[in-house]
Amino acid sequence: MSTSESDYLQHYNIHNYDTPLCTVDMCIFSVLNDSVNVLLVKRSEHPERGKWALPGGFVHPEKDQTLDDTAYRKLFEKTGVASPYLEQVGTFGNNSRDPRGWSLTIAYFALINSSDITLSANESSERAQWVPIHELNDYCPMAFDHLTLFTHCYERLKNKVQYTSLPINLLQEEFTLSELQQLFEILLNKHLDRKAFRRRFLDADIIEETGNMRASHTRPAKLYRAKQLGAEHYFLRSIEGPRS
Amino acid sequence: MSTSESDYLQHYNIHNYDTPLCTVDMCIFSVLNDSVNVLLVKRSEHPERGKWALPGGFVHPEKDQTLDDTAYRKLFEKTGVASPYLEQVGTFGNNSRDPRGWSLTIAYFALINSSDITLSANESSERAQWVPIHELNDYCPMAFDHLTLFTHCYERLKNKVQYTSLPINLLQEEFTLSELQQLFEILLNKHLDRKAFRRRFLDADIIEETGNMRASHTRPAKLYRAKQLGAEHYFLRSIEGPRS
DNA sequence: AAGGTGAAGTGTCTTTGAGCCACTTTCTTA
DNA sequence: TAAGAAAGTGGCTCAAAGACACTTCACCTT
Repeated sequence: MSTSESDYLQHYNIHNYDTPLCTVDMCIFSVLNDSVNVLLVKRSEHPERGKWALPGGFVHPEKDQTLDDTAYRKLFEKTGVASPYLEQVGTFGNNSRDPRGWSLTIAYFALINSSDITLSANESSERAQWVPIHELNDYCPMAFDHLTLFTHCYERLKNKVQYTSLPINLLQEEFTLSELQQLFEILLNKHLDRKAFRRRFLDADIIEETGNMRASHTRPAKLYRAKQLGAEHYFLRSIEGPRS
Repeated sequence: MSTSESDYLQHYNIHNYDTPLCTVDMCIFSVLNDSVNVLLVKRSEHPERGKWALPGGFVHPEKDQTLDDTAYRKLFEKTGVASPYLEQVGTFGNNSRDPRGWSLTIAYFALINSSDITLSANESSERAQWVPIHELNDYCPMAFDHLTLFTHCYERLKNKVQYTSLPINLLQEEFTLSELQQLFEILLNKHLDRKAFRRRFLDADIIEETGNMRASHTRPAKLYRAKQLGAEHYFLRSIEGPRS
């Protein structure tokens, strides 16, 4: 016996089926005094109360039209930042990561520059805190499998540093080439040659001079901006780093 | 008033919350007579009955321990293939892609070589069929947003061709360098130089001679195999293609 | 049996973009 | 006004890509 599609839909009830928990977790990176930081919150509710976690929460079918909406909502609730670089890293689902049952989380990473952040502990009352990634050990064990999520996001970031211009989004709109190079050196954890680094970015035609200069106690440096905000350029060759 | 975590869990019931539908969809690629094919099924059930779709289905909390289990299960049900190259591409969720409600799907792509496939129309009675990429138009409109899922998967595949050895997994265990080059040319849709291509793969030390030869009506070609099955090598430089 | 055909496989030059490193420039501060 | 130090440049080497002609090898034709 065959029914029509509208008939079928009328009798469909999602609550008749066993279905996973769906959450979104955010790995929000920023650079603060020469090191890469990630935003963590201390959980104020069960489960895993008291442990540090990546900010995140349930996909909310009424609030969010799309999955990216969920991610942007979470990001905004925690940082007040409206439009950063946001990228989906992967989805992690199994029956053991959450004591409430079969659970699935979509991990995103965001890059924001520290200048436009206002950490809001207001919205959800959880305490948010920037943690330099080399101090992450002090915040373990983390809630759920959030250390794994973090690791995947951080690996993705480090990989992309090798062959894209992505980290530009971690700096403020105006930046010097030396600042950009320092950032890459922090992310790659290796020293880069100044000439090669400048050539790479200038030849790629993805940044332009703003006309302004950054003053300092030595020679002032030209300021640049990305030609396209939020864009990422794929270089044909990876950064290799020192040969010796 | 504070409760313990076990108290909290005892009273937790997922069916009290509004939650998305969770599915996994597979973009299964293979090479058949010199073109890239993707496996489609004709839907035999509501919704979208009669339309072509990527094989997939609900995440099944009882059957599957992990999300990857779901993907492998679906792949095996459709193709009988046990361990191919499998990669998660992305998760797509919104309130409009499925008429049953807020729905979320995790898209995977798989690369399998056509030799060890036995298309099973048995398990789930849907008809499965290989469709050459360039004929995909004839199978549109596809069910749900599956054309979008396909496009993302295919783009990912084409991108990876530029800087990884991934497509090796689309060929049979033994292959000639010319066959591999042909495959790359199909995927990139450009002509590649023979010498440069051979150098790239031989210098990378990721394939080895099997000792056998592929006979033909001209000079026989050496057969190679991947040193590590299912591995993908990241080259430092991308394939550029013709200069002129 | 001998020469033609055509894909497999090689030799070697050019080009591109990376690393290296010394040199020059331009500002502040002593 | 000289010293110091970071910004910025010139010009080399090196690795790996593209170009392209040349050689090799088996089959096929006559």
